[in-house]
Amino acid sequence: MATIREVALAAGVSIATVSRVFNKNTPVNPDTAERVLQVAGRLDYWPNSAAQGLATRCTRTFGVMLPDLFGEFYSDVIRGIDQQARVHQYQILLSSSHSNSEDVLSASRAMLGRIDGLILMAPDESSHEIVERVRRRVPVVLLSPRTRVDDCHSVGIDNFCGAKEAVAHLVSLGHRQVAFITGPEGNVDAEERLRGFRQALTEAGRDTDEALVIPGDFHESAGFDACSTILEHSPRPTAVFAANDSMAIGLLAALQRRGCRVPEDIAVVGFDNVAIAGYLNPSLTTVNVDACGLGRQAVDLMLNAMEAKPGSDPVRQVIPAVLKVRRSCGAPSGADGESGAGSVLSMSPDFPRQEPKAANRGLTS
Amino acid sequence: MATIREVALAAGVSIATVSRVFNKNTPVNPDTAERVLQVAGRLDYWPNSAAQGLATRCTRTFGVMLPDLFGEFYSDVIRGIDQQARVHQYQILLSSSHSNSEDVLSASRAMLGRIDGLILMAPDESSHEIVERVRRRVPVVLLSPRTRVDDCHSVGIDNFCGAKEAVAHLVSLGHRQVAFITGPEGNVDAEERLRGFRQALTEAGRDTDEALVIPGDFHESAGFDACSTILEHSPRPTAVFAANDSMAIGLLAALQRRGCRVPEDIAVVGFDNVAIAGYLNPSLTTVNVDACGLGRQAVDLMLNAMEAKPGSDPVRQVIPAVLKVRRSCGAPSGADGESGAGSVLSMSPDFPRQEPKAANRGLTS
DNA sequence: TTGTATGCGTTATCAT
DNA sequence: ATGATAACGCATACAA
Repeated sequence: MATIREVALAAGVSIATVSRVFNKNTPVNPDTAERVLQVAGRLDYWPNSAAQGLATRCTRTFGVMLPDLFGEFYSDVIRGIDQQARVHQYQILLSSSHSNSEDVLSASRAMLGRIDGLILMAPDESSHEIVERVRRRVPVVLLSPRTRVDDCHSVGIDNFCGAKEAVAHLVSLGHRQVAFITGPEGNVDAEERLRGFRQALTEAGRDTDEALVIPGDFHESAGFDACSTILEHSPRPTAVFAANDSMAIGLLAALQRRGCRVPEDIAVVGFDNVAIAGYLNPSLTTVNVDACGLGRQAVDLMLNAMEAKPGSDPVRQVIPAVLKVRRSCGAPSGADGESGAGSVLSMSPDFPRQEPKAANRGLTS
Repeated sequence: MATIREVALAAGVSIATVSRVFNKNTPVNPDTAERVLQVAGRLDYWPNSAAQGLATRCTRTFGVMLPDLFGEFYSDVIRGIDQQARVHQYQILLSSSHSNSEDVLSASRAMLGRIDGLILMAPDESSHEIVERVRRRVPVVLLSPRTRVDDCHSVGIDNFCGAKEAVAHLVSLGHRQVAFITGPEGNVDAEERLRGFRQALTEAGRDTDEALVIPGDFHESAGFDACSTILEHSPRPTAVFAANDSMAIGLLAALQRRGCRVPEDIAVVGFDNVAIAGYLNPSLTTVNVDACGLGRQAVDLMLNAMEAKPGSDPVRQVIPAVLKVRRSCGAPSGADGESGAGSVLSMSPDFPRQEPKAANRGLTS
C-alpha cells in the first residue's frame, strides 16, 4: 500500500510536506495541501502508526496487564480503561493471564516501544522488582497495589473498609456466627476483604473462627461447594460473607436447594455489586465496587503522571466500596424492607448499580 | 535506556552481531554471544519492539475491534482471543465502543502498522466498504458477520438454529403464546435470534404476534421492564424467550415481584448460558454459546489465513448454539425435573456451562 | 512555504 | 563468524 513517499512523488512534493499536511503543525500552502490530500485520497494513503511511533516516541497507546479476565470485574475494568482512553484518543494493548512475574516481564518486554504507559495489576508480590525495571522505561500505574510495594502511582478499591462495613452490618443485625468465603490465594483484593472481615469481628469483640474461613476462588462453584461446610459447622453460622458476588450467588443456589431460606435462616452478603445483584431473589446485599470507574481513574492518573515532572510524588488513589443493602442480609428494620415476591406494587427496579458518581469520590493520600 | 547500539559498543561488536545473538537465526561465536548477553544483561537491554515491527513487518499482535464491552459475552470473547493469541505468542490491540463505521475506520487507521491481523465485529452493515479498505492492508477475520457481507473469513454463532430450537422446545411443551424480547437494534446476533424465533413459530403453524416482539437492549433492565407489557397482553403469553440471559434474569426478577411463578405461570428461556444461569432459582433454561471458543476460533482462523496464499477461499465458521434445558421453562416430563428448593437431596451443581468441547465442533461451510 | 538530511531502533543483505 | 550499510515509514531541525 501507498507510503508517504509515493504520495509525495505523485503530488510532486517532498515527503516532509506530506507529513506536514497530515500533522497540521506547520503552516503549508493551502493549494499544495489540497493537492496532497487529493492524491492521498486517491491512493488511499494511511500513515503507518508504527513508524510514527518510532519517530515521535509517542504511540498513543496504553499497555494493560491483568492477571485474569474471568468475571464481570475485570471486564468492567477494561471497559473503564477503554472508555477513558478512547476519550483521549488512546488505544489499549492488552495482555492478561499472568500468573507469575515471569509472565509480566516477558509481556512488558513485548510491549516496549509500543506503549506510552502501562496500567498493571500485578499477580503477586514478587513482581516488585519487575515493576521497578518497567518503570525505568515507561510510566506505570498500579491497579490494586500491595501496600508495601513501591512509590508508584496506583488506584485501588477500598476493600478493607467495604468488607468491614458489610460484616459490621451483619453484626448489627445480631449475627454472631459469620462465615467467610475467600477469594483465590494471593489476590490482593480478596485478602483485603478477609482482613476487613476479621477486623469487623474483632471490633465486635469476637474473634474469628478459622473453620468458618472457607477457601474459595471467586467462581460460582466455590460458593456452591461452601454450602455444606457452612451448614455442617456447629454452631451453625447465621450469616455468610462471600468475597465476591459470584460465590455469593453460588451459595444462594446451594442454600435454596437445601431448603434453607435466605435471609430468614441464613443471611448472605457478597462483594462487587454485579449487574444482576439487584435482580436476584432475594436481591443480593453486597458491596458496591465501581470497577469501570477504577479503570477510568487509572487512565486519568496515567495521563497526569505522563505530564508531571519525573521527580514528583506518586499518587495513590483509593476508590470507596460502600455497602449496598438489599434483601439477602435481612432487612434492618423500616426501609422498604419486605416486599419481594408477592407484592404487586413493588415494581421499582431496585436499581442494582449506582452509576459513575462514586468514581470521582476517590480519595488521594 | 540502552539501545542495541550501546550494547554493541559496550560489547565491542557491531549492532548486527547483537541482533543476531538475540534472534538466534544466524550462527554466532559462543564466546562473543556470551559476552553480548552479559553486557545486555548489565545494561538491562530490552529490544524496542516497535522498531522490530517496522523492520520485520511483523508485530505479533492482533487488532481486536468490538462494538461494545458490556456483559459477559464480549468479555468471554476477549478472553478466548487473548488465550489463544497468548498460546501463539501474540498480543492484543483492543478497541471497542464502535457505534458506526466512522469509528471503525479511524480505529483501523490507528492500528495500521501495529497489527498483523484484525479481528473485527462490525457495528452495522455500512461497515462493508471499510472492511474492504482494511482488508487490502491486513488480514481480517469477521466476528458475527452479516450474511450478505463480503468474502471474508468469519466466525459466528449459530443464533438462528439456537433460537429456533429454544422456541420449538417451548412449543413442544404446549405453549402457544410466546413473547420475545429483542436485543439492541442493528445487532446481528440479536436479529438472527429473532429470525429463529419467528421461524420456529412459523413451523409450528402459528404466525408471530408482533405485539409480543418487545424491544430490548441486552441489559437486565430491559427484561425487567418488559414484564408489564407481557403480563398485560391479552391473551397473556405463557412463555417468554429473551434474546439474552441478562434480560431473562431481569424478567425473572420482575415476574417474581409480581407474584408470577416461573415456570408454572410463565416459562422463561434466555440465550448465552452465562456463568450464573444454572445457579438461579429457578435455574435458567437457555441456549449455550461458547463465547470463549468463538474468540479462540477467530484467532485460529486468523493464523490460518495469514499463512494461506492470498487467493484462497474465505472460511466461514459457525459455532453451534444448543439448547440447555433447565427449570425455568418447565420440565418436559421425566428427567430430574422438579427438585428445586425444598429437596435436600438434589445437591448436584447442575453444571451451568459445558466447557470447551463444543468449540471444536464448528462447522465449516 | 518548502526541500534536504538526519534520526528513531531494528532487521537483513551484502561483503569480508 | 562478523561488520558495514541499506532499508522500514515517518517526523523534524535546519536551510533555503
